[in-house]
Amino acid sequence: MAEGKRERRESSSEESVKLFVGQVPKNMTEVQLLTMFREFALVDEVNIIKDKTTRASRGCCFVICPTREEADKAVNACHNKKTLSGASSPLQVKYADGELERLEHKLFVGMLPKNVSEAEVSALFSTYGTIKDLQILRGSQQTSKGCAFLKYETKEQAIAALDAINGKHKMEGSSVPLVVKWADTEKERQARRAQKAQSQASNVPNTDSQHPSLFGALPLGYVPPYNGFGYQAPGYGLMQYRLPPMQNQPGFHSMIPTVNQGNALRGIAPDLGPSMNPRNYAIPPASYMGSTYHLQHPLAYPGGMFSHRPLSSSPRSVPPAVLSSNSATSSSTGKGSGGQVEGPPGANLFIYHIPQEYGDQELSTAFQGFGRVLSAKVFVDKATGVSKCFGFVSYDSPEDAQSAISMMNGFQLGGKKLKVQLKRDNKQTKPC
DNA sequence: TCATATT
Repeated sequence: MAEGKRERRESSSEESVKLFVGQVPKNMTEVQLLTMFREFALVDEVNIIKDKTTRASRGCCFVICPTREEADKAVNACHNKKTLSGASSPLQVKYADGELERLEHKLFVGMLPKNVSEAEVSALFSTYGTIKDLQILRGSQQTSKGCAFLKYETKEQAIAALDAINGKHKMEGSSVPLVVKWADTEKERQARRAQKAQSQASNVPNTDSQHPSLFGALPLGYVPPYNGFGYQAPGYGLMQYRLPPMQNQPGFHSMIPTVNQGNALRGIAPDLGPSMNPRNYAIPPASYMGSTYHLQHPLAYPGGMFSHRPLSSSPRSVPPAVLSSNSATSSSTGKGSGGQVEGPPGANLFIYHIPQEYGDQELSTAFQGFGRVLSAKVFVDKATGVSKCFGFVSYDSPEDAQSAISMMNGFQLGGKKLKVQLKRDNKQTKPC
């Protein structure tokens, strides 16, 4: 009885809006952030997003505003407008995933006959509420794609239309009922785009037999199916493949690149001569020597399985570190490729021209001959998952970083020469 | 060509 239309104080009411904020220095508190955002808009709450296990800030937060108007005030005042001390770029302030869609009451309408107009769709859907926005999707010649997006004023209206029309209402001249669903969120669309990009990438054959990029889009550990895996089937999503372990493939042993082993012994060390200092000598030989230097774990070295490259390939095409069995070193790096741990000043490298097919693990492996790799990260395009060909490697000592530079800068890996430099220092002088 | 992250 006492309920009625009292005030709603919950910060999660239908009205309230959640914003996602990036570029938040990891040492800021929720109270500090709340204070800051309240200079620009009404804010109910700030929640810092934390690592599940360490509870450390992940450098971003959610901000809850009581209304869309207040949220917009915060976005307009802060997005790309101010850089917090310690951040590398300006604050990113936007609606959290799914928030805009939730607020817009946006519906997708499918199975529209190609010849229906906006006016006809509008007439039908207006029965259930006020339409704020409506568009039929069209192709190049303005031909309808047979679907539309529309926005209602309220959620109740959208639900009413959805219930009444989806799967029930047939438009004039159509034998199938309309489909009405909530529109995909931005996140779902991104996921879809990524999927598409992936399958397209894997279906484009590249005939450059000299270069590993031929197989760059394939899963690591993938063996080109010269012996009957039906790889040619057009339209087949290669990401679905999970092949049995290489070692079990007939002919696997013949693929072990004796070529590389030869290259390693003949080429590497002498060729790096001029830039070598005594300290450098101390490290790589240990990895070359002994029986462990065979590629016992070929999966640790994606380049390895492409090395039925002709003998004519450059003697410098194999970095020293990847020749080692990584069993010893990888355990010492632990989650070396996982987190984003940074080493002390001078121990962090920026690497450019990383072969496209390299991931964190391969980068780590390629650089572990010079010291303990704290972390290795290759940057990838958010939408497509494709490598951007640059990344970071961190050691725990600046000396290791220096040897990595002298050994690996200019080193030919894949088609290009690596560029290896100290990472730019983004830290600002601390405010007192 | 220098760290974009959605409790």
